[in-house]
Amino acid sequence: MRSAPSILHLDMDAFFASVEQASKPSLRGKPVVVGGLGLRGVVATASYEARKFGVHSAMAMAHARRLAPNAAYLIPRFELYRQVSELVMGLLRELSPLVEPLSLDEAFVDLEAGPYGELVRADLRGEFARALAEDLRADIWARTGLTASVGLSTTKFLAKIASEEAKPDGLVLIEPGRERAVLDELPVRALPGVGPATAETLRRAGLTRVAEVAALPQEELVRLLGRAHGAGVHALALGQDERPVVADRDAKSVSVEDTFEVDLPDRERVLAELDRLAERCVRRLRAAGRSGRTVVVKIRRFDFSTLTRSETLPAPTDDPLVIAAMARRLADQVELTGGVRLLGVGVSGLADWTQEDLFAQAEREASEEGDEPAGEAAWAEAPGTTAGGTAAGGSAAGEAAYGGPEGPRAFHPGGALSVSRRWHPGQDVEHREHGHGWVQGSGVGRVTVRFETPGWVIGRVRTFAIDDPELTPADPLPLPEPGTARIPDSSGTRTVSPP
DNA sequence: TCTGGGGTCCTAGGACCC
DNA sequence: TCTGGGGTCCTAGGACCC
Repeated sequence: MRSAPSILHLDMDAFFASVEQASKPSLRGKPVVVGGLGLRGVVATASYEARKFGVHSAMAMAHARRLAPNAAYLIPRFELYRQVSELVMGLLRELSPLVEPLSLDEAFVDLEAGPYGELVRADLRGEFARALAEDLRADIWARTGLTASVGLSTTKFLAKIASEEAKPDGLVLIEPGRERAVLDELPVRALPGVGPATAETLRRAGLTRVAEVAALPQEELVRLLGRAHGAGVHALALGQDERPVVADRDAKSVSVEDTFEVDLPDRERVLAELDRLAERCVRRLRAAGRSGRTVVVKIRRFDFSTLTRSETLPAPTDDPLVIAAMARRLADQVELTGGVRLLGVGVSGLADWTQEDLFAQAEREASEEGDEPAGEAAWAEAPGTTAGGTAAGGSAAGEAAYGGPEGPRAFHPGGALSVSRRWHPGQDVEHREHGHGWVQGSGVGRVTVRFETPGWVIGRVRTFAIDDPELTPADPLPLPEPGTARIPDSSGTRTVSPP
């Protein structure tokens, strides 16, 4: 274990909800819930104001609405979250090249690998690291208007515990030597890898605190939880965590899935949706410049029973026709009576090339050597083809209903969309006369828009006919830089220059 | 209250090979 | 003669994380 608290864990506070509040001034200080707005939606993030009502992540949206009927309910705008995330990750990379993002709003940083490495390593009490972290939080605020919580310690696990402790808008440093004392107080659920099932197993064995787990011999935990899990949990309970911070982890799989507003009633619908999903999956696969050997189909039935079927090819593919055909074949082995709630298509066993690359390469080799292009493999077909007409049509309809490739999905049982536009709460719009705004709500042929832009000026509300030609969907506006004014309760801004 | 979407890692059994 | 042991790959499922 390292001797200085040089691992930093950053966690943005209520990230999606905070971004919405920063870009929709009328929502500042008010309960905001971001997530799927359909019948089967769940909460992605609740603002701290909404959490006071008991709303939290992963809760059914219907439940949240009962708890906090007056909150603002918004669809997620992942494109914007990704932009803000990139900006924040960029600030982290100024501290060290070793930045390991865990999600859009969370990352580990190894400060010893950065320009301040020597200073941080020599600073056993972590005063220098603390100053770096406070500057970081000030920078994030200055560049985005968002608050972040930071944990500092000697291991990943403890840095994460520290940032949890720091929330919201704080900084906690667990000093070397204090690790065990902090850990012993915690419930077992605080250990990464201990979820509901493991916690229940431990509880039945009479273990509810980390200290109790740490006091057990390792063999006992292995007996309870299995080899890898038992050994891992035991080590973490003792504060032993040698996991390095790893930047640029390669993705191991790519998948897409949809839960339908109404269960798919028959095989025809299921197969048509699989074509769409396969196409979306391939788009993502190709965007990442990858291909894969194993195709996985996921099916959740009406009763929530979930199963997967997979098949592995002799060589990787990124051909939508091949992947869609495999998905259909795999789904055909499954009993679907009663309806299908969710479908997913995924690809794993990823390789680092795309069909285009390979094709181009084969062509090049052929022209150089005067050979025939290689054509023996299943994937060596002409690229650029798409799945059949049904699939293309289904996809277009799906995205229109969506308001974007990542938005919540509105399923229309008949397959036909209403002629009028569908407006989603939170969505960006542009009006010819009133400028940029966002949809507050819509219904009975009307749509209500608040015309305001990121910042602090609360805008006015206007209502239009749902198909008003002056009103069009728009792209999100970037968050403004509030300037260098510091968070009110901060310990003060310090300037730190590289040695 | 009725349960999203995108991932990761582990286990266990069977096939297959040496 | 009913008898091996290990390694790797594939498939299915489950727990967990954000």
